[in-house]
Amino acid sequence: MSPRNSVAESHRTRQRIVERGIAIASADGLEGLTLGRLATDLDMSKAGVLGHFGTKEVLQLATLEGAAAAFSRLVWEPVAHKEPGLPRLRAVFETWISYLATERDTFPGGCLITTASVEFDSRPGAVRDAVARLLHTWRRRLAGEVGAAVRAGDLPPDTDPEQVAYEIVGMYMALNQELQLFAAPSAVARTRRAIDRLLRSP
Amino acid sequence: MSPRNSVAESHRTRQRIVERGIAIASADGLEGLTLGRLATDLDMSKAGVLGHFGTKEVLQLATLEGAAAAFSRLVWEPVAHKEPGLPRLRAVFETWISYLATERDTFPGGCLITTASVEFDSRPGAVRDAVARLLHTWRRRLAGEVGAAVRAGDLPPDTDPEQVAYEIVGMYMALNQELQLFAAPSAVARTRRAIDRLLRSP
DNA sequence: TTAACTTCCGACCGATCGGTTGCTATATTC
DNA sequence: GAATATAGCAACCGATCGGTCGGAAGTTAA
Repeated sequence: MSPRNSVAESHRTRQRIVERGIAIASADGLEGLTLGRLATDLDMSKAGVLGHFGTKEVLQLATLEGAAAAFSRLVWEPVAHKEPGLPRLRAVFETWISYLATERDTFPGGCLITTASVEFDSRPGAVRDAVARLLHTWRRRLAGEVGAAVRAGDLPPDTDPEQVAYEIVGMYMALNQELQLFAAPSAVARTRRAIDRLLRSP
Repeated sequence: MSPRNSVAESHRTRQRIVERGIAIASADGLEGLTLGRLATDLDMSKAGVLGHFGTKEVLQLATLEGAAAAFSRLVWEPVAHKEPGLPRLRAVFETWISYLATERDTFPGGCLITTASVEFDSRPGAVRDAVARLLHTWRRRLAGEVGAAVRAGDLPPDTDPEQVAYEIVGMYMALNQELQLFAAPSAVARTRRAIDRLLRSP
């Protein structure tokens, strides 16, 4: 028999579950994330996996939260030191591209939040609410950065930050699709061109 | 016992299955489209449903094909009489918006092709291939229309039709998400603004 | 040292999954 | 009218789903 983990190490096990869960859900969705598969991958029993969360919905929420933390860490934290406004905006465009184009180990099936948003947009419940809240938060942060760029005089004063943020999100959804479905690296250049044009005449 | 359908009426039953399948898959995905639910909804046995297709994958492909036919009928057919180029392009933008914003009976969960593209972008197989082929075809048609607009002098001669088509698709993915996840009708106006800007300085 | 607590497992539950089989009822063909 | 072909059903299959339960192994606190 393998020795049980101590109370102090329990959170490590939970972390391993969430980590693996993100990878699975990235490819197969939060519904395709099953206890059986998770247990097999981690050499655990289903009951051992579920014990950390109680229900599958809580597991889904924890997985989503983990993905959100990864997005924050990979996309926003590296640009935190940049000057607010256009400089930080231009930097976040690049970290965001890297997040989608090169983080294939963490997200083998592309951005989990995007996948989850499509999967749950017609399924009322806690997961759907969490996805909507995440997307809303990041859109506001994006719009806030655009607003700072306007106030700094780097974008025309009549720019609508919400509109620009909306269009940016659309461009990154297109990029995610292009990379996942067509594995077309040219989409990165297309995204840069689209963003440039958007900032040139917003 | 209910009377069996004749050979001549068999295709009607198949049509009913596909129609209901589109509605289910629009909300719950092509994997959430199960034989049991389909049978219950249509007051049939599972075997009776499956008999028309043989395997679930064939059913998924037929459902996808049905959704593609609906897209073609609702978005492209109404603008077939328009002059190629910018006039037809502007018309298709509106039929496309209507398709996403008002066809809630046919697609209660939003555009099925978009849903399927996210669901299957990491699942190799016939369904994934079919989705990719559909998206590729429509992107080419879109780019072809942009090219016609360029040749007619309605868009600058240095316009890259593929780039414009890529960005348009991104805008409609954003619209689909906004309508499904946030039920925000203001997204329609945002989409029009984005498209206008895109055509003004492509 | 003991009592309480935690992690995790193995076995099991009812429900549902995609799919198979044998059959009946009807329609079509000869 | 007999023979054939087809649509659809009821019953069933093994596999898997999320989840429950009792206990074993080990940690922590008294």
